[in-house]
Amino acid sequence: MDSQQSRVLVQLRDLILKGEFGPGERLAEIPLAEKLGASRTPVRLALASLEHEGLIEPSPAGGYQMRRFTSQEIADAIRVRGVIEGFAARLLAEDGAPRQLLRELHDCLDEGDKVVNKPTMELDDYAGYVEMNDRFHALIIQGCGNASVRRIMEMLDSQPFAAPSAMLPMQSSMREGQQWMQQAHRTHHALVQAIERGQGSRAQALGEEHVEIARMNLDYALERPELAAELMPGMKLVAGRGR
Amino acid sequence: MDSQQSRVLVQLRDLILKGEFGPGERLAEIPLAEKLGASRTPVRLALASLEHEGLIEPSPAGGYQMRRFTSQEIADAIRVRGVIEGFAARLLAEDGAPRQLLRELHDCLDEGDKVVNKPTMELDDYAGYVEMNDRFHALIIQGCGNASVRRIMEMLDSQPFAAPSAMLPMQSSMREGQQWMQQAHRTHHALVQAIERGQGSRAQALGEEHVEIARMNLDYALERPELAAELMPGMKLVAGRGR
DNA sequence: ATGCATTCAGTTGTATGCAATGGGATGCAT
DNA sequence: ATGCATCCCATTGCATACAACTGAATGCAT
Repeated sequence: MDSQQSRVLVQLRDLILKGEFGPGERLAEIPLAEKLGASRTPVRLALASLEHEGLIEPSPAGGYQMRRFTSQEIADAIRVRGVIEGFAARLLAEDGAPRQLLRELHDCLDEGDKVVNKPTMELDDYAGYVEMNDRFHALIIQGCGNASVRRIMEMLDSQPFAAPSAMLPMQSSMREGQQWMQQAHRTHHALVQAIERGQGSRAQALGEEHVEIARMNLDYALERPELAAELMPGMKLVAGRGR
Repeated sequence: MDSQQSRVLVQLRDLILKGEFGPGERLAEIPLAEKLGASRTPVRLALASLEHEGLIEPSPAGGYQMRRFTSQEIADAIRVRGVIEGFAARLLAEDGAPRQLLRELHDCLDEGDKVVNKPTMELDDYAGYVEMNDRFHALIIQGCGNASVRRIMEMLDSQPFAAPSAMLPMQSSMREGQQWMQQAHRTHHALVQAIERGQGSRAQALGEEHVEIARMNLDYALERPELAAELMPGMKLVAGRGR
């Protein structure tokens, strides 16, 4: 079932996140349709989807244009993600997590331990950590069993640079990068421990605290626009010091 | 700017929330287009929007069908709303709320006092309280200045029966209805007080506790399906004891 | 020279035609 | 009678044609 709609949607989202279009740029249907090899109809549907995701906004003259993101918006999204992840962790702590889930969380912890404790990290190590990090957070969100939590997190993940590992590329270029990663991973350990011990309030607080690392990375990226643009092309959509 | 798209979208959403379609019922484009006096194209767009809102779901055979909501999902959504509203209130308490906002919140409180203290409540009083209640919650959400909080709340409000006053109609039929309303309104007072005093943690807790009233009303509605169906037609979309 | 009006081009919004896919019904065979 | 296969119809998905609208550019008049 690889319809034109889904194909166009995926490709368009990729183009946007790669920074193909400048902020405020108009997204006309016909050029996009030609570029993507489809007719206007599926492109239209895809644009409507992207509007719901919050990547583009309706142009006053009709049609759509690229959004401009402010650093404040991203920081807001990161903070809310902390609240929701904290809530999910709290639910798991209070209601008790299934054994299977705990096993998988511990697998993530072990995997992370191996990476973090390495004396020198290669590119593959970073990639592995990013994959594990995403899996870890997904386990908690999916595992808490609250459908609204899942939906909200999908929404936040589609916001650029607010996803759990969106800011990790920056760390790879930081001298202190590995230290931040160790700090983040220690929080992972504490979070799982809080869930196992039924410490709901602690789990909530750890969830909120954990995302502060992402916020710091965001600030770091904003202070080094040229480096950020290289590692994360879509970064140019973010206005330096907005709001 | 009253395009066919927006008109069809609004009308369709109304029809759904009024319980026009049974759960699982297929929503075919052509009958809908005829019923709403438009062509298939705007109907298609509207259906895609409604899928994003979570009111309908893709049918395995292509196209869309009505979703079936479980009581668990609604309870989940209500609980998350409490978390988000609590967070918004906490932000206001910690960052300090503008004077203008506090004034408007107090206006809501005064208006609510008048209604709640009446010896006997008329239908108009309920309508007035519902309007004030929505305004009160909107003030906090809009006022906290976090864009993601706003977007998430829009999403939750579009979920049927999870909106701030979605369950109030039930109270009008309850012997203890007015008492619940008084309880809710006392929480409003406490919330504003916490914001004014900068008591972030208390504001957060009050926000989460406040929605428990909605959860109880939901349980009350589920125990009296015939009454609920009369007051809130869309209630038939909710499966009694699901998950 | 400047301002206003008119026209033209390009784009969106809407409708409809056409093809492909899926499901249901019917008929045949066992 | 029941099960399986085939055929047909309905519906979606896609493309394109057409109309309405917006914005800009040019020309004319003051």
